Amino acid sequence: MLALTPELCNVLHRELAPSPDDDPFFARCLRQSQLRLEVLAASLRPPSSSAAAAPLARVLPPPPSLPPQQELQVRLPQEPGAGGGSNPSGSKKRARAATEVVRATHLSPADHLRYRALVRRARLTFEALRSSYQRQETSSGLRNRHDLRASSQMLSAGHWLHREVRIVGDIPGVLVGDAFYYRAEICVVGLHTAPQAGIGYIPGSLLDEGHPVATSIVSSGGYLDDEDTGDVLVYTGSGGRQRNRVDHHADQTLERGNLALHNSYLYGVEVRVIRGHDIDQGPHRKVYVYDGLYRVISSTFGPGKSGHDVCKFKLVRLPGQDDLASKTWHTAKLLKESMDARIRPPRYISLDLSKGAEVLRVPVCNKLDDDRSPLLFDYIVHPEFPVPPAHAPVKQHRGCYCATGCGSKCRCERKNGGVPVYTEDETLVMGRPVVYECGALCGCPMTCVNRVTQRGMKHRLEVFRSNETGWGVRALDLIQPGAFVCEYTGHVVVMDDQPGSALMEGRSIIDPRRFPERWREWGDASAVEPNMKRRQFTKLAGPGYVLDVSHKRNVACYISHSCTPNVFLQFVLRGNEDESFPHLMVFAMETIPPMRELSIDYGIDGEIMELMGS
DNA sequence: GGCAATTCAGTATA
DNA sequence: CTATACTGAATTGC
Repeated sequence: MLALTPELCNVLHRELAPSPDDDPFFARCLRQSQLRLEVLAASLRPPSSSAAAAPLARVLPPPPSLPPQQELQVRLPQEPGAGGGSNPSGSKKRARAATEVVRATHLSPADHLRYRALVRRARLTFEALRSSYQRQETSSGLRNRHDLRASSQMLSAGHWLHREVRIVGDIPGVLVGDAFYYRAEICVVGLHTAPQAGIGYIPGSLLDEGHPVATSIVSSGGYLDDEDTGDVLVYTGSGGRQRNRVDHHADQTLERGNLALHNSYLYGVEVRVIRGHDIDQGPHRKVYVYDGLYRVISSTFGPGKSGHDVCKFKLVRLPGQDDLASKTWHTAKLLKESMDARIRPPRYISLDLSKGAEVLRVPVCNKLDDDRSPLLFDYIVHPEFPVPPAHAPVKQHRGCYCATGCGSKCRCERKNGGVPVYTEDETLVMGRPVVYECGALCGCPMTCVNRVTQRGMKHRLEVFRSNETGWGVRALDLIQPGAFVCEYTGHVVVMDDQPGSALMEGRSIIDPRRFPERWREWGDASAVEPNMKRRQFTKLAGPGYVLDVSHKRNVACYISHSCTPNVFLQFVLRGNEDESFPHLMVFAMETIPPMRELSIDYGIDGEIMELMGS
């Protein structure tokens, strides 16, 4: 007989975590690393014989290793030994733009993961700052540029990535398909350098050849002569146009960015392409997606549609990269449409794993093999927590009395330390030991801001078979950071039920207490913004249960493990629910593009244990 | 080093 | 709701 000790509760089923090293990013980074070499080889062949051999670039050094703890930490600007003088928050002097030109090749998979962690942390910081600035009341009349405030703050605190080098080609840690809501955020991770300008380039003064060379462009379709079929992009140069206007009023010239892009053509230098798309959800109506490396195959100058002269550059996507976002997003859209029409796409083994129980259908896709195992489980939408025994003292009414929405005066809000838990667009403001939502006894309606997770899933997910992770979950919708994703459910096993009657050999157990406190990473910008004191929350006594997912489970059980996760677990209590039985709620901690796999930190690094028959 | 010029943003207002 | 006004920030290159 087995006692239900925490160690034993850490047991995870094989299919949930195929191996301790398993990390979706890991496998993919490996693949990308090989591609990068091919890409580099291709880019070293200049198309025109007159041009010099391919220029520039040393090799990017391996990334600094991150401290293991999860807390956000101030990363001081890279200062080699002495000099420089440390740059504590207030100093106005900023590090100069870098003078060293570098390509990121020959990075080991471990390097890729470390860079991914850096990028992830920079984006978490940006989002924390941005969202807190957005919530701050804007002083009268002034436009609230929370995005710019966040990025400048990070720049002066030394938190922009890759400030010490100019990178040609891929930015390590940024994956093809990564989505951003603001131009400022793109600058923070080093994908692009200009806050507004479309062409990012290295000035000629930094290169031996003496000519400026473009390394990145942002294409938002702002010019008349743009043409875009995905793999082939005709990009119009800068100038001759009023800001925010489409029509030209003057001729363009072959200077600055235009000249640099022309040189990229001559030298055969690869260019990062970021596309801007109009969308109807999210913090503002726009999203930018990194679409990978392109190469300029022609550069022309002459009259455009307006009659004025324009520079036109034809770019072709380099082969062997991950699928183009526009393509991926389109397949996601088709899938959703076909789902709505109840037509089962090929190789889908179910249109709805939950059989109607979930607010949104959860399709299951297996394009790899004959495994149909997800269909064998009972789907359970909500965990069944034990009802308190009848002889327990009758709890007094602990809900709030808000008739409409719950604001600052709401007693549930006060339980949360007086800080609102969710924003108006239903994203989590800050991770905490436990979130108190309004509950059954509260006077507020279901539409209350403080009932976000009770309204169920808002973003479509699908369960899919993959080479890297066995079964996994991916998003079909674009999910914005902080958004509620789904609940983690299974059969509730009360810990008091010792000794072991409930636990039998071979059970798959999820122990809520074993998840690392990744919520600490969400919404905390105290490392960069000293005014934002790190909040001290009262700790929740550990949950008094584990989930047995051997027979009953839901989508969440198929989420893969990663040490650079894009979703995290947040405990949630509603009204006066028993504190030993918090709900396990999954929230997004990144901007998750459609068809991107979800990953969560199960806290199993290198110490997975299996419960075998005795 | 200082400073003007540049820019496929983003927000608020009519 | 779309057009327009206007502030904005980092870089480049003089």
